[in-house]
Amino acid sequence: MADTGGRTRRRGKDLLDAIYAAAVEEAAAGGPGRLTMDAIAKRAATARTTLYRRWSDPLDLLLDALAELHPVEQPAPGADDLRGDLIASLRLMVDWGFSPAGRAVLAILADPARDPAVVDALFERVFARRGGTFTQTVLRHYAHEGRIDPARLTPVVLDIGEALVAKRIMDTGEAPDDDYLAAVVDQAVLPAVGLPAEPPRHPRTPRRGGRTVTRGGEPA
Amino acid sequence: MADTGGRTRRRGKDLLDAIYAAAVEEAAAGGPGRLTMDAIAKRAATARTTLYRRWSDPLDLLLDALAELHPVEQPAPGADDLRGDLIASLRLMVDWGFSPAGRAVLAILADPARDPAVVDALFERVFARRGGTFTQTVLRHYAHEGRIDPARLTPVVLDIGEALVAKRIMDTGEAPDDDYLAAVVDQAVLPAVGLPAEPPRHPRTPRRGGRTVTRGGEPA
DNA sequence: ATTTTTAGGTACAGTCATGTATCTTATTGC
DNA sequence: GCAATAAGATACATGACTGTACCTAAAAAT
Repeated sequence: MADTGGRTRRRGKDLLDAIYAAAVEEAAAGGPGRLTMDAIAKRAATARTTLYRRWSDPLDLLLDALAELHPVEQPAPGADDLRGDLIASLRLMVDWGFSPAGRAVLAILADPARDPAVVDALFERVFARRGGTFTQTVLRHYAHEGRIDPARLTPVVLDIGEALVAKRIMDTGEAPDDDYLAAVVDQAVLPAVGLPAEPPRHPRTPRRGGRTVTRGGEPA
Repeated sequence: MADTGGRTRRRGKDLLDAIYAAAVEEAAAGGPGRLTMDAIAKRAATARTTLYRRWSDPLDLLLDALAELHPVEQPAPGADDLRGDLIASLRLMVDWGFSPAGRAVLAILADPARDPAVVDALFERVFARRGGTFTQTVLRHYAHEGRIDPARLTPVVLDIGEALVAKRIMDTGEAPDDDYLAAVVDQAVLPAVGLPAEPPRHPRTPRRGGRTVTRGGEPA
């Protein structure tokens, strides 16, 4: 009953957008393992036939869908607040990770049956030509301004913030709060780039929330 | 045709072991989303009926299977080599993560459709009463000996090594080599506990191998 | 206005997994 | 040896998804 402008049959971009949205939502909900043409068609309120005219299987469709999605917001490093900018960039990452697109991408990457070709396609088509990861953009900015030793910005160091946040999400299944992001920046990222962690506002460590598990670990 | 000692029908522990192994292998191969009673029964070469006598669904079975598995090997911190012990503990983690049990557990944790109750059960039954995570065991040991400031060992810091290794595995889908583990220890873990990173043997950063993606990121 | 394109819808045969029921028989406990 | 237990095997109705065929009618192109 939505206003379709008198039209009763979607076509072209309208239809594609509906299909893409349906595919991403399905993938985010059940992962690639449970993604079916049938479910996508139902969610998009179209006929399965329409899908088969363009794609041969659900994953193929999903990759097109992800490639069409709006890109992730980029961190915009501010004037003179390395710590604050790092926290903000991690917040962007968390927000993205909990969007349907983010969930779908994570599900593909974590799929034990993942096809390397699919992962490659994901990188080439979805992540093509972006500036860098979240904290990476910020760290490079401040290195360029001479406030960080560029030699410190190794691949490992550029990944520290993202890795800890990702693990936290895996462990708890929930979005970390700002206190946790601040702890990551203060206790892991800043020491790694050779800056003294700023004096902690509260001497307490971040609340533990759930449990802490390792990718191959157990409660701390 | 295996030597069954003249017996033709498995029963009790023999049968259970075969079923558990089959369940874990299936879960490791396809993730919880593709885990079915049918596939487990086929792989264990038993009748589906036999499974239904004990379990009501595949996940229930899988949790029992994981609980029965041999525990992960524990890091054994040596005399006086913090750096080496940290690297060794991360190596243990990698080995575990690529075992069928490790893959199955990761697949459960990463499943977008994961049931919190299942995750809780996993922690209670599989990870119950273990000393701690991999680098955690080592770090606590050296803190106890007074070589690390215990106040530094926050939950975030105890997770750094595991988080980076986990992310690396997610990104590349392969087991990191020792150079990478050493880089993690030198560039992230040791700085976070307030120790100067040891002089790097080679001034080069670890080889990049594949790409580096963030949990919500793109190539670096 | 007429033709072309393509979305919407129905139908169908095939495959796979689910639960349940039923029967036979190997193994175990007494 | 005999009875109880439980594994192995087969069958069946049900439901989900697949891939294809086929038809219709709406929207766009001419």
